[in-house]
Amino acid sequence: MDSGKAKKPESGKLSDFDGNFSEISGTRLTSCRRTILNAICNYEGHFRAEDLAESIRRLGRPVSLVTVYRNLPLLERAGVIRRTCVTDNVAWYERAWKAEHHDHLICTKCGKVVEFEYPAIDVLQEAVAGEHGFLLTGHHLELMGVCGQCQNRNAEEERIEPEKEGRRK
Amino acid sequence: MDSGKAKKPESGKLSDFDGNFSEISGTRLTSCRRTILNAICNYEGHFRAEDLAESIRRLGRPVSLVTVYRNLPLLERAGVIRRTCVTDNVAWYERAWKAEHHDHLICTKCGKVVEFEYPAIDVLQEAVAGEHGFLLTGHHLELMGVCGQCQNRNAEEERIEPEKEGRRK
DNA sequence: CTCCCTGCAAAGAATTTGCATCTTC
DNA sequence: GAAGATGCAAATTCTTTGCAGGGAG
Repeated sequence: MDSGKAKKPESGKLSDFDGNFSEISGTRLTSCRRTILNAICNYEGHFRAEDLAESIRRLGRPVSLVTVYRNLPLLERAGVIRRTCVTDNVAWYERAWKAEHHDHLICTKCGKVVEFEYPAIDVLQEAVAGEHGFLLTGHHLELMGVCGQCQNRNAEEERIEPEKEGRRK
Repeated sequence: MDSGKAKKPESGKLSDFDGNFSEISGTRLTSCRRTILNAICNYEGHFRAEDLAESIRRLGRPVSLVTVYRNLPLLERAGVIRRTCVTDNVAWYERAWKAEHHDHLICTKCGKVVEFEYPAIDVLQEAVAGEHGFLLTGHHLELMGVCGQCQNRNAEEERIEPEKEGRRK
């Protein structure tokens, strides 16, 4: 009733989620859904509807892309997957129960990406969600900045060519 | 609405950004672009290409939606707007130089979006960036969860009768 | 005068919906 | 047996592209 199932498995085992599935009001546990669920459990990383359909195709029991599309929202509501936010125009998802969750620190100059974990931030996020009456189920955090190397390189350039640049593309 | 005279780059004044615009390699400052820029300066909150076109229409100097679409990426590269990430399939933008920066709390059930500010999180982000030698220039944070209403509604529905709920889009 | 910009129409890509048929409970 | 689920095709929605005329530098 309230949040979720007491069981919060960290593995990708299908059996852990059959239950959830049937808890979605009025839905039936069809073979298509088992297949989809199975594919999700085996999928590492983010995926789009089509990626999932493709991986299902490889499993040998093809499910229509339309059916995948129809089930993704259901699975999201069931807490099986979560929609992740990639600045793009496609719906990306990922398993909702991945054990580790790291965030990204991205250098806007050279594109370097550093992964990090910072429990304290997670705690505050819970706090914010709570303040607004939300039950937090996930988050997406990206920090943009300039890495050490690029800061140095930049400083050198400015010494050579002072004041000439306001900002560039 | 506000004719405040604070000449800070944090305000929505067009003049602050003309320069930037012309710095995009090879672009010209046409009247269409001025109009678009102007509309962006007056736009509070996030907008999609069409919202902007609509607001421009209201300004009286309509610009084709196609042109808006063609200019948004340019403006993003110029640092005038930034693409915000709302878990949806449309491209949302917001002015990049808004003084206040709020983050989003998104209900995965009904799609409701709540904006919030939480300075403490910002501080921690600075800390994380610092630990990795980064100079923080921006961030993007979205919290996904279930809002109070949906938590209640969900509980009720599961108890009584499953019915379709309003989802946006 | 040369490119770049714009608008229109049309193309694309991602996702949703109508409908007849097949399944699960 | 009935409420759901599925697949196909068609419809939508958002965004991009081709092309010819118009404008900025």
